[in-house]
Amino acid sequence: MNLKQLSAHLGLSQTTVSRALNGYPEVSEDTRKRVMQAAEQHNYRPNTRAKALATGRAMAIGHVIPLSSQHEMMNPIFGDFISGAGESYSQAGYDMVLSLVADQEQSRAYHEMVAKRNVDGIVLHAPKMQDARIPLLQEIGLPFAVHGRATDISTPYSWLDVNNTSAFQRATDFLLDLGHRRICLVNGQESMDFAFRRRRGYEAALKARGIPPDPGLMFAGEMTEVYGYSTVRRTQSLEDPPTAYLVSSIIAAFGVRRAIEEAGLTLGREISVITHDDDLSYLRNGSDVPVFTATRSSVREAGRKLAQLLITQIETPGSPPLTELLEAELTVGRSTGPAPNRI
Amino acid sequence: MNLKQLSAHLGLSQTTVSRALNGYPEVSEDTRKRVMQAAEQHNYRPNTRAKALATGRAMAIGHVIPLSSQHEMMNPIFGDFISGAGESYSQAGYDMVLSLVADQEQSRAYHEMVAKRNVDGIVLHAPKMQDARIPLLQEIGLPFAVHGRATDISTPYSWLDVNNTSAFQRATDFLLDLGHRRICLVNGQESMDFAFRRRRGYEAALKARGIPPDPGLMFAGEMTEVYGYSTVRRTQSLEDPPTAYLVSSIIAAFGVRRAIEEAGLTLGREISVITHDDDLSYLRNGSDVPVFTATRSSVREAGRKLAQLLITQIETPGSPPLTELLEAELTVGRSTGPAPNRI
DNA sequence: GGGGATCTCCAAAGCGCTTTAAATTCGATG
DNA sequence: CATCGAATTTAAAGCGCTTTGGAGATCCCC
Repeated sequence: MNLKQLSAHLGLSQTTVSRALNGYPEVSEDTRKRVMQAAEQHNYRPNTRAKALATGRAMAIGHVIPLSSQHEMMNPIFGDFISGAGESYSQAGYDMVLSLVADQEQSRAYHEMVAKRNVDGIVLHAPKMQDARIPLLQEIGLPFAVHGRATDISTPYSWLDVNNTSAFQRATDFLLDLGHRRICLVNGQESMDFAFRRRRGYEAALKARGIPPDPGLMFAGEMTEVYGYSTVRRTQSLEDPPTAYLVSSIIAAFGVRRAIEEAGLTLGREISVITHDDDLSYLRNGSDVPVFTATRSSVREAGRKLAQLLITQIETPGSPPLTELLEAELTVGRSTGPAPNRI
Repeated sequence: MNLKQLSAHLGLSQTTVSRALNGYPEVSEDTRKRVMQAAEQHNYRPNTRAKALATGRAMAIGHVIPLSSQHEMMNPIFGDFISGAGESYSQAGYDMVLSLVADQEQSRAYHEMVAKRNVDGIVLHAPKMQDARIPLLQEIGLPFAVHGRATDISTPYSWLDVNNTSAFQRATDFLLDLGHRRICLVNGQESMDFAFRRRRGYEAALKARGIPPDPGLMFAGEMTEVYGYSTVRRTQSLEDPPTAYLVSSIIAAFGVRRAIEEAGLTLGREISVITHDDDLSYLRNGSDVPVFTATRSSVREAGRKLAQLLITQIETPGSPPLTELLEAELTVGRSTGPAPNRI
């Protein structure tokens, strides 16, 4: 059933039917009702492709996922982020199209997207500190929004980010308040912008108390269980081992916990742990009481909001870039406690 | 730059240019070369929407993700699956469009997709044993392929699945060969088809040796770390506790391991564990030597193949449904060993 | 009752592409 | 040299929708 058939069936012109369905005022309420009903009854939906062609709007938003950084991006948080974004999209009537693109083809991919005109905007994932994709998209002129930020880029663009710096600063402060002085940072790969910011927060908190950050206690790597485990093993054999760990991901925190328990130590007594918790639907931080003290920020919520932000941006052309900074909340669980007294 | 402009620029008709670009034979090699070059130079890409409208093919494939079962579906494996599928799509020139749909709107969503005509086919995720979506899609007539199978549906349809039954049967056999008799199944939610099949494999192996399956050793739940942990806690306090665990997901296996180690037992000595391993990019089963003995099957590979299968299906209309059954491999790690002698 | 306003509705153009049917070119052929 | 046929090229008709520019009705007012 297409518009032509529907309007023939109704004895009306395509124009009128189209207008009735799209809520234009120059159509009487009577006919609008008739049209609506007939459309409902025949399960009529305008053909997306034709509509897109006629309006110039694709009603779709693209997510470009770099394939090379699959370990950092196609990672635990992806599903939840997409799921959040998807909610916003379906509410606003947008489709979401995913493009998996090899790293060296990034530039080509964006040009292609804009030339093919099958999306109205793009969401950028996993920005690096100085991300070439941002100036590229600015130059192309396709609306876009970034999940995260790129520290080294100063021209304005739309983004939504968690305040990683303040989250990790507060977490570090929290540990310092408990008397910890040797705090180990188990960070993500520092080519990623968020990891850089987290380290900055951590260092700022230390410096504020006159404690020089110890490079021997700062680690960056892919956030796996094994990475967390082996980092604890390594650092606990130092002559002056850390009494606390600040971890960038709950998966790595699992490994941290395992190493600690394997060493016969108790979480929250001899050793404290704070992890960042993306509040993933399948990786809950405990069931009722949180297991880990954590800086929490729902990545699903971020997806929802960023999508919303991009849609606003698309639908109000000429608007200035929009930004939103989410604060992570610090939830206290059972993995932190006062620093043990060492003699 | 659109076709009209390009052909004006070349002094040719749109027809000729279109044909030259699409490889039709009725155009001289000379002009084809000229056209190709000009297109390249001006970075011309046909407008997807116009092309779709003209050809009737959307060059896009839809993935419908049920929102309600987000915990079971928007889960760890999703990112890897999508990433694999994405590779196949981009190779074949297809886009991937994701739809997050609330459970009660499933039917409406499919009807809408076919009416809006913005996808050429659909991938179905996380089938239940008797999944209403399959007959619905068959009736609608839109090509589709299922990741997994629906045990209770006998009419033929396209699917790709891991042989869950044989995988878990082999794993159980392996444990039985090691002398284990009390084997605990830590399964996923049994409304999911794969979980049902896994239990069937487990039970078949037991029965083949004359061991009646003990309902007290069979668990089904959402596959979280805590679930694995608490299942071990609970079962180890039985009067005749299991000496082995067969786990459906590596995340739950983390919890299983934690509970075992916390109890002062050693993995692979007092207690053996086999887990299913989806070979996720961010959840490696150890770095060099696998930590867990596992039935492994790459979910990324599954994505790649299922996408391929669906594309074949779409591009050869009238073809019978295609199916593919992947065998999981059993990789022996350090989590299994002979059953301890109990007196 | 004539002359605007105001409502409704419609014909047709246009979005950018493919494809059918027809026209043109050109070398070869008798 | 007229003619035929193959090789190229083109004009124009769609694909299904929106939207511009009018055209009829209808109504109100003087």
